Amino acid sequence: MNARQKTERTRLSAEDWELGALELIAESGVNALAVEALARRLGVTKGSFYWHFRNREALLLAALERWEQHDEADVLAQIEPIDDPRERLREIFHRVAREVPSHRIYAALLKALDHPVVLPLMTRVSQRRIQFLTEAYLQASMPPEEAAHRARLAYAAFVGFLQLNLALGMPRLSHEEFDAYVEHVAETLIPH
Amino acid sequence: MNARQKTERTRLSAEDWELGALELIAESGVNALAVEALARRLGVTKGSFYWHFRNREALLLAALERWEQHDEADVLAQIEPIDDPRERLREIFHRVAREVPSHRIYAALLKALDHPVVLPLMTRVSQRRIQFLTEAYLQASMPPEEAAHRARLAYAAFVGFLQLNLALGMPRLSHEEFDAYVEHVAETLIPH
DNA sequence: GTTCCACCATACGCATGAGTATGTAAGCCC
DNA sequence: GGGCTTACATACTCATGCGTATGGTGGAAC
Repeated sequence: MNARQKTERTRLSAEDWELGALELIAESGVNALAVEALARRLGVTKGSFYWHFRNREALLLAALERWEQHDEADVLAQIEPIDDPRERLREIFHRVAREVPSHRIYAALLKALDHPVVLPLMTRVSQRRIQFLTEAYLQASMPPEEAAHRARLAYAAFVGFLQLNLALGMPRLSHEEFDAYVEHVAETLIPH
Repeated sequence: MNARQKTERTRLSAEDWELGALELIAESGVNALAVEALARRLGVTKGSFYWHFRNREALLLAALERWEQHDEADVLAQIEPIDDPRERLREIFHRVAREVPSHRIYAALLKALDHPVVLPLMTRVSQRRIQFLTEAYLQASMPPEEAAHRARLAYAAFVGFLQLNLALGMPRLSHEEFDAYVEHVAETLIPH
């Protein structure tokens, strides 16, 4: 009946808790990840949780590592096969714009950078992504120094875009305006 | 003796509390703004606070409105007198880069956009700033639609820059590299 | 020099959320 | 079909942080 209350009345595994945690984080941020609240969502009580995990932080760590290895790694993997670097960059921009919901977790983590578990993870992820962008610009025959700068700029624009778009409902653009905006970003940040 | 414990043993005003609140927010974020913690910083107890303010939210609101009217308004006011729009844009980018600490509060508020008091304020501020940028691009004889897009892009880059630079210690650039980066941003985002 | 009140201290109540202690029911296992 | 393990419930303790109730004090006013 209700898909969220009792999706299978089987018993839970640690993975179920991790996936539930990621859902919660995506919806309401890292702070909203509370043990009892998540237990209610999963249709059980705290007693279950403390069997699977040592404490709240252990769950957070496990959930974020799962996210880093699965979701996060996928993004780059799907774009990597594109040969032409300019085309690859265009694809990145368009994906970022189109698949905004899938970046919900990343946006939530951006707001929790002061958390000791989140910070090292985000440092890794961000460095990796900037590195990826830098190489794309290099392959588009941009001088090394300029490529590094442009990658930083593009990534900063991505991060800011997420903030303004998800948290703030900022732009409030129509479909056409939005496409035009993304096109403008590509025109501005991708060398000709 | 200790400038933080007893800066003047006079009694406090609502303004003192608001300024203290802004300091705390800049240092540790909106969540760190706790009544008793702030009272300790000011060398008094809660009893004082609840004489000046109805509750915690009232303080937050007052502090943020003070910030919006003073600090925030100053930024635009100082740049507005510059005649040449291209020069004005360059000055904006350089100020943002140089005066990073003064944007600490803005960065902290970005991480608290889910808070009902913060959201409307940040919506106002962001819209105002994007508007300001848009007009600068228009005066630099950029077509209206393109100007709006470029303003959004520049502002997103600013927001992302703050996140990556303050929270994450991201770039970790030397002085020279940093200047070169800012120069690259100006070259890329300001029309010739 | 007493009065008054703005400002503050002290001591509560109360809700929330983490973590613990302990009991219990439903499989396998042979 | 007793026994062990896995998974969960129940019922607490404890810390934190907001808000309240009430009493105290120093300095301006007269």
